[in-house]
Amino acid sequence: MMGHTGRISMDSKNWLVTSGLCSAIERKLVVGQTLFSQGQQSACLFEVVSGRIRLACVDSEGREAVLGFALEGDTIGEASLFSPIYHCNAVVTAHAVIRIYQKSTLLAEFARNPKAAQAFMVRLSRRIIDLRARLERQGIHSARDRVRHYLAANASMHQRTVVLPGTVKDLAAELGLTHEALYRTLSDMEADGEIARLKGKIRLEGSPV
Amino acid sequence: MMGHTGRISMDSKNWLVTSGLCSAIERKLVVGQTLFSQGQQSACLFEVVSGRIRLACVDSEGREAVLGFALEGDTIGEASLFSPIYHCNAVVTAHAVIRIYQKSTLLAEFARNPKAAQAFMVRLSRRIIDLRARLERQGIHSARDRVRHYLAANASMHQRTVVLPGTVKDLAAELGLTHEALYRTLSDMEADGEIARLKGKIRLEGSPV
DNA sequence: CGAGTGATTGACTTAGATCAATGACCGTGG
DNA sequence: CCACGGTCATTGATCTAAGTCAATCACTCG
Repeated sequence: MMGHTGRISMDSKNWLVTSGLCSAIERKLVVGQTLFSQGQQSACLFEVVSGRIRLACVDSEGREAVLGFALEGDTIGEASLFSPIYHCNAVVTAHAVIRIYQKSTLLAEFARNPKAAQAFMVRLSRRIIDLRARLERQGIHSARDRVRHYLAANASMHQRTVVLPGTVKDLAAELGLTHEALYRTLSDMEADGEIARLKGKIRLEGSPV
Repeated sequence: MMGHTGRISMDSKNWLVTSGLCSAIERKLVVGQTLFSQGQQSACLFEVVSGRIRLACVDSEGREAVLGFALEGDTIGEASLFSPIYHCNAVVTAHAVIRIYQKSTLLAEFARNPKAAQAFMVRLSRRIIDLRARLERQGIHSARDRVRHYLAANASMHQRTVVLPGTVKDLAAELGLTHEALYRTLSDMEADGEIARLKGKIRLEGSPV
C-alpha cells in the first residue's frame, strides 16, 4: 500500500525476496528518472527498497492525476503483472533503490508456490483497499475535510503524527487540490489549533469538537 | 471490473463456478436489501449472476462515496477475502441473483489449484485498474470533462453507445457530482451535439473538434 | 553566488454546490 | 381503476469555496 503508513510494509517478510525464491535484480535510481511510462510494455514488477517514486496517470486530454507515492516496501506495477502495459508513469522523486522481478518468473513462482501466490493476493487486496480510501477521499468536496480524511487515514493510532511523503506540493497533487488551496487550508487548520506543523510532519491536536 | 462494460464478464469462464469446483449457493435478493455493510465481519465473497448492486463507503463524518455498481459477472468483496471485515456497503438496486462463496472454501481452492488462484489475481488486478481509472476521473475538476472521461471509458470501441447502469442520479453519485450538475452538463452536451440521449443510454456523436 | 523550485499570501473569477420548485412516472392500495 | 405518495428528471437563482493569476520570500544545489 502506498499510504505512507509504515506499518504496511511490516509483512514484507511474507514477500518473495526475503525467501530468496526469485531472482531479483537491484538497481539504483536518481531523482527525475522514469522507471516506466504509461502505455509502455510491462515486463517487470518493482519493489521499492528505499527512496520515493511517484505514480501518476495522464488522461487523453493531458491532465495528470497523481495516484500516490510508493515508499519502502511497496511494490509497483502489480496490476500490470496481468496486463501487457503499464497504466501509469513512475518517476523517481527521491533517490531510490528498487528490486526488479521478471513477470514470467513471478508467474511461474505463483503457479508452483501457493504461499507466494497468496502473499501476492494479499498485496493486491491491500492496494484495492488503499485505492478505495483514496476514491472516498477524492469524493469529499471540502478541502479541509479532505485533508482531515488524509490525516486520519495516515496517522497511526498511537502517534498522532503524520509524516509527509514529500513536499507539500506533492501532497496537494495527491489530494487533488491546488497547492495554494492546500497551503491555505493547512494555515487555517493550524490557526484553529486543529493541527501543528512540524518539519515535514503534521501533528494532530486533540479534536476540539 | 464494475465498469458496466459487458465485455469484462467475458472471461468469467475462467472463474470457479463454471468449473464447479467450489460449492456455491445461489440466492435471490430484492431491491433495497443490504447484502453486507461496512465494518461487518466478512465471511463470504459474492458473484453477481444478475441484477445490480450498489457499493458505497461511508466515512467518519457520514458522507457517502459511491464506489460503483456491480453488474452481471462482477464479484463483490474480493478485497475482503484477505480482510476480516467488509469495507463498504452493498445494497441491491435492481432485483438480483447472486452466488455466495465461503472465504475458507475459496482460499483452500486457491492453495490447491494455481489456475484458480491466478484467475482470481486477474480479477483483483482488473479491479485495481478500474479503481485507478475512477480515481483519475475524480481528479478532473470540470464536470463536462469528467462525463467525457466516463463515456470514453465505458463506450465500447465499436458501438459508440454507453448503457447507463442505473438512474442518472446514480450516475451523478458515481461521478462525484450533484445530480443537478450532471443534468445540466448532459443538457449542455446534448445541445452542443456532443452526445445524444436515448432511453437509459447515451450515444456519443462524432467529436467535432 | 545565482538559478530554480518550494512555500506562502493576496485579489479575483468561476464552476459547481445548495436551495427551491415543478412536472413526469411508477407502483400500490383502497 | 384511479387517486396518491414517492422518487426521478429538469430547470432556475444564488452562494461559496476552490481554482487561477500573480507576487514575494526562503531554501537548496551546483
